[in-house]
Amino acid sequence: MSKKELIIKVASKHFSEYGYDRASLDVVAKEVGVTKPAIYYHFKDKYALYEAVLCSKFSALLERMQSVYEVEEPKDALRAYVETFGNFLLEHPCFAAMFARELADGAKNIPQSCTKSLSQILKLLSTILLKGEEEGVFGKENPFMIQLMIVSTLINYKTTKKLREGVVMNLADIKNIDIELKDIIENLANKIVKAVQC
Amino acid sequence: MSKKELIIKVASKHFSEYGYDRASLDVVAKEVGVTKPAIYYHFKDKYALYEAVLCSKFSALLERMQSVYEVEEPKDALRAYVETFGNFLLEHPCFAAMFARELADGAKNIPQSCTKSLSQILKLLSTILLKGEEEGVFGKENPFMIQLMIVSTLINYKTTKKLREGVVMNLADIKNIDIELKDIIENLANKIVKAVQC
DNA sequence: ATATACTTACTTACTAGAAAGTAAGTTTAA
DNA sequence: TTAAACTTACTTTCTAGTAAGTAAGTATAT
Repeated sequence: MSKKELIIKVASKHFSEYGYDRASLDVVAKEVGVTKPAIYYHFKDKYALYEAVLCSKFSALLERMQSVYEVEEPKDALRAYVETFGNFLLEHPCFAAMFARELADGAKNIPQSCTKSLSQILKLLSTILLKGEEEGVFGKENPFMIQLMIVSTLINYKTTKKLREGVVMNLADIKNIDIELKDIIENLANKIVKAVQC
Repeated sequence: MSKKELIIKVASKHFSEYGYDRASLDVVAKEVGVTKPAIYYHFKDKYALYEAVLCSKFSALLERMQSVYEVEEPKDALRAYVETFGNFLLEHPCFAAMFARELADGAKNIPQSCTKSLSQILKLLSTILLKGEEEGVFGKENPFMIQLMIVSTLINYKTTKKLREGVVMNLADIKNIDIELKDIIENLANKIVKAVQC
C-alpha cells in the first residue's frame, strides 16, 4: 500500500471518529509515520484529502448498489436495496459516521461527485418504487423520504451503539435493545416493504 | 429577556448551524452585544453553554411528548408520537441539526440529563408498542429501532433541504421532491403504523 | 558509460491566525 | 458599600498551511 493510500486510510478513520474539524492532520501524519507536509505533497489542502476519502467511499457505494438493478420484482428489489446498503455499512465501518455528519451538516461541504453518486442511488430507488406503483403493489411515494428512512436509520443505528447502552441503563425493563446492525437490516427491509405496500 | 437567556438563544443558533467546534464564542458574544468574558461569567466553559442549550431543548421535548400518554389506542398513540415529535422540530428550528450532530457523533458528548430525557421518550414509545403487542395490533418490535426510524428520518429530512435540491438538479425526471417537513410528518406517521402492524 | 538536468517524495523549521480561556479592573444597581 | 454583571487586555494552545531544502531515483545528452 502506497503512502498516499495509507494517508487516505488513516484519515478516513480520523474524519469518521472525530469529524472534519476535530481531525488533526498533525495526528494523522504521526499515525501514518510521515510529517504533515507529506500530506500536503499529495493533497492540496485538508478539504482535498477529505474529498478523496469521501469520494472513494461514495463511488464504492454506487458501484455496489448497481447489483440491485438485477432484481426484477419490486418488493425483492426494495429489500435488496436496504440490504445492500446495510451490508456496505458493515464492510466500511468509517462510512456511516462520515455520512451521518454530512447529513447533519446539511451536506454543505459535500463534493459534487458525491452528490452525483447519491443522485444515481436515489434514481435506482425511484425506479424500483415507480415500477412497484405501476404494477399496483406499491403506493405513490416520495423517493427521497423513503431513502432517508432507510439510510438515516441504518447510519444512525451504527453511530449510536454507545447511546443505546446509555439509554438502556436508565430503563431496566427494556431488554434485547442492543441488537447489532447486521440483525437490524433484514428487519428494516421488511418494515420498509410493508410501509410502501398498497 | 435576560442577557443569559439571550446568550443561550444566540448560541443555540450557532451550535445548530456550525456545530460545536465551528461555533465561535467570540462571534456569539458579538452577536449578543457583549464581550466573550461575559459568556464566561454565566457559563463555566464552552461545553457548559452547550449543555445549557441542549438540556433546555431536550427537557422541552420531553415535556411536550407527555401529551402522547393521553392517547389510548396504540395506533393513534404511535401516530401522535410521530406527529408530536415532528411538530416540535418545526417549532424549534435549531433542535434538528443539534440532535443530528449528536447522533452522528455517537452522542459521545451528550449530557446525562439529555440521555435521561431520551430514555423517558423511548420508554413512552416502548409502552405504546407493548400495549399494541398485547392487544394484538402490533408485532414484537425493537423500540430503539422504531424510535430511530422516526427521529432520524424527521431530523435529517429537516437538515437536508439543500442536499435535496442538489440531488434533484441531477435528476430532472424526479419531481415533487422538495416537500416541506410539515407535509412529511403525517406521511411518516402512517408508514410507521403500517410497518409495525400485525 | 557517465555526467547533467530534472522529478518524486519527502523533511525541517517556520508563520499566521483563530479560538478558548483568564486576571484584573470597572460600572451599575440594590 | 458591596455584590452582580460586566469590560479591557492578555496568555496559551492548537492547527492549517508554507518556504526552503534534500536524498534518491530517472531520463537525457554526449
